[in-house]
Amino acid sequence: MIARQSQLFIPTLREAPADADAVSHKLLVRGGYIRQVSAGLWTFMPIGWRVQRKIEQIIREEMNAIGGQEMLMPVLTPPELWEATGRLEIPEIFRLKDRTGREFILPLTHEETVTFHAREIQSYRELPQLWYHFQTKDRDEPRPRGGLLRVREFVMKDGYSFDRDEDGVRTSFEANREAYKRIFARCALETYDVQAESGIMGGKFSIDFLAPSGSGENTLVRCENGDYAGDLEIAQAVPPPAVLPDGLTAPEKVETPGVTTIEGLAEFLGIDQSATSKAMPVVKPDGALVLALVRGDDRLSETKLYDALPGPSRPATDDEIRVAFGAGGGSLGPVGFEGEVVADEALRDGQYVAGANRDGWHLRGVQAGRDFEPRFADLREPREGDRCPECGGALIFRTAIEVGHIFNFGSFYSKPLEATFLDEDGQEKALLGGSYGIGPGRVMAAIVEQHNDENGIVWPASIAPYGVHVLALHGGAEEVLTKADAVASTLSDAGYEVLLDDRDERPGEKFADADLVGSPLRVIVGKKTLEDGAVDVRRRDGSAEGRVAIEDVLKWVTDA
RNA sequence: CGGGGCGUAGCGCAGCCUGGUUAGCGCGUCCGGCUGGGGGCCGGGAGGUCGUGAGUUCGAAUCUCACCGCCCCGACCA
Repeated sequence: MIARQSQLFIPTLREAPADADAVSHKLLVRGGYIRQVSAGLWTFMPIGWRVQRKIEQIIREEMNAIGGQEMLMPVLTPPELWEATGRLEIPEIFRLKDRTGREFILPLTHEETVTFHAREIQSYRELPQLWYHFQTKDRDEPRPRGGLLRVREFVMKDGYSFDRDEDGVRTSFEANREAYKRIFARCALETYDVQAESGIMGGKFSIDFLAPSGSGENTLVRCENGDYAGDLEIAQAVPPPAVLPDGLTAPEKVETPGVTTIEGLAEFLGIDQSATSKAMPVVKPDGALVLALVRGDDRLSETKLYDALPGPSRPATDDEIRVAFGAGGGSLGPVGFEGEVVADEALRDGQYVAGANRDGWHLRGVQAGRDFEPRFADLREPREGDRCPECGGALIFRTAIEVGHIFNFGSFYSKPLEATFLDEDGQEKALLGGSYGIGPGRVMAAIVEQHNDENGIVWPASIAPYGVHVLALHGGAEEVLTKADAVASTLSDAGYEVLLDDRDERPGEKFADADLVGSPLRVIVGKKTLEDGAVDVRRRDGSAEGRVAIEDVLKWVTDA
């Protein structure tokens, strides 16, 4: 089958929509791949859907290859399942009612539903299981953005494994991890699998797949030598050494009138910011006030603080600070504070300037372990200039898109939903689960972010909507169109997906549209070369360009 | 939810500050013609509740208020 462009709907645009920012957003819209219906709601136009289906097919093949069984679970979900796991209160859940007033939710993902089905697993003899589906997810995102990067409704491939023990879980998890690597490799997507935070998934352990990109919501921290990679939120990194003045035998009060910022403090005392400490009082859910302490030139990572406490906390109010410290923000410090102090590892050794818990005063020479007893934890957010924790090499920071996330969630869902099995020893045990998600739409956006030039998308062959784009520069000449048709037929018969631009348009427009659509291979049939019985051919990425005899086109395409 | 920006023809924009006949431009689109290897040219045409509502005014795209929508930053976030 030849796809004749004169009959297809590929609404390309000369200009990008004014409100587009991300490259993938601009190019997918300009290329006629997607259209916005409302904030975070997108239609995949015909060629966009072709691309999505190709990505899905690659995922499907790799999931099947590790024993995945495709199924389909409904979107509309009874809230009872989510009530049981305690996830019903998540604000991103869309809720609705039927005509009788019965409530339903649109699930963010399908752990509850799949675990509901896993209750039919009776025996260890049935384990392990790996199930997956491609299904619509709806999320009441507070802020959709960046075209396909963050949307309110999207199709996700979510897979779920069930195992009898930790060994099995590890095996399933690693099988999926390797499958994901193969999937992204086949999509020509550069990704890094990094340890991630589990968030609301209740998981014990999770891995993010981050694709470096011009726009994205994550920051990938990667060692120049390839020894380490992590998401900025939880990445470990070695800060540059602090520039410390000479030590003191005991803390020494120094008056610092009106100084309430680290910059101001360092300047006032004539020291480096790294020689100061920054105190952030937070309140835990139980009401306890904890002082988090990082080096003055560092930023506190909220994710790491969450892990260290552990649990959610909020910044203390001015009143709470006044009561606990007897001083206001800007003059706070660990010395003399009665509550718990959690200090960043960077403060383990050396003496730092800290707030004196008296407005307008600080302490010089404050030393952990001597002047106060903190609990140490990694609290700092990595920054440019840090070194790799493995090899000491330079760290590279890049914005990235999270294209996949895999979790080991243990019995988080199976316990409340009572999904158990009878083990070999006759004991009833909770199933151990993992979940594995990929958003094909995000993958599409990430591929475009990584494969484009100033003229449009440069699709990898594996997911291009059409592998070969034949341009008929006929200018109304019937014989050129006939030849182009014959070339397209030859390729099509050989198994290639061919898009034939048989429209009555000028050459410039056809070239521009072909660049936007981005098929990896292009064959140009025009009067100019036809006189010599030849056509021009070129790869979209510019790596090859030339002229071949018309009977050699199939050979060129096959070799390219 | 906080901060900022925008809303005028299918797309991209001007006009608004300083209110005044039929609201403009480019592209696209339709008809005719010339063209035909990187968005070509000539001629003719169609297409707009100026986001919505209220108000000020003799008169509102333009000034005021409210609301809605969209984008960006933050909060948030499998």
